Amino acid sequence: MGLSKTEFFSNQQNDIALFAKAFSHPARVAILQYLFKSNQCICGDLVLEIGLAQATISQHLKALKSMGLVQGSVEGTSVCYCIDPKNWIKMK
Amino acid sequence: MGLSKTEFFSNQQNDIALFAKAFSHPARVAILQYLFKSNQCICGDLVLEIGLAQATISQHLKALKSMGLVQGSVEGTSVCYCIDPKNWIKMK
DNA sequence: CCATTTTATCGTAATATTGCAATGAAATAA
DNA sequence: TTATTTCATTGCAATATTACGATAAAATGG
Repeated sequence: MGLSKTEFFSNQQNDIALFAKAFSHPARVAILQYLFKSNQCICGDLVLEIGLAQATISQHLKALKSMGLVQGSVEGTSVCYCIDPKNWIKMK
Repeated sequence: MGLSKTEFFSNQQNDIALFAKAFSHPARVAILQYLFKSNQCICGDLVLEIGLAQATISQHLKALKSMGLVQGSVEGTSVCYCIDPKNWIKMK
């Protein structure tokens, strides 16, 4: 079905699974590593660094943002992304 | 496409992503937690514990086995599963 | 205003994942 | 041998993910 039966599991188990999903694609791993290394960057940097299409990077950023792992702020015509610290504490 | 472009990423990034994929479904989290808690168990125990169909549990066990996270040994008509220690060391 | 730059979103195609019923395989019990 | 138990595998159906071209949106520069 492609649909996880989340009701069979505890909140903790579902949370762990969601967190792991953030890291389950190498592009998202690369984005997070780059953000940790450079502290912050704009979307276009990631497109150059990683080599996937701009739409694809934007999609991965959206996923990371919706999980609360990164945050973005508009700076003129570009968007400055950085690690969102609050959910990283929850993760250990 | 549904296909990760692994050639764009380092081996480390791809390895992290593969590892995270093991934990990216609550059923696999539950299986691993149960195995850590009980040290070992047979497949039927997991079916009762988790509540998904036997075919589904067997499928998740196969995935965990192919990643080297669990191992199974035939004991009569049942199969005894336990954590495979060797790949857990690599994970930190 | 118009062009440019930068990012987000939409639409679509290809592939992967999840789940289960049905069935197969292998050992044991009768 | 035949029936039973236990698990794996097969064959689907439904949904999710990944990727990208095209285009929209929003700010800036001229």
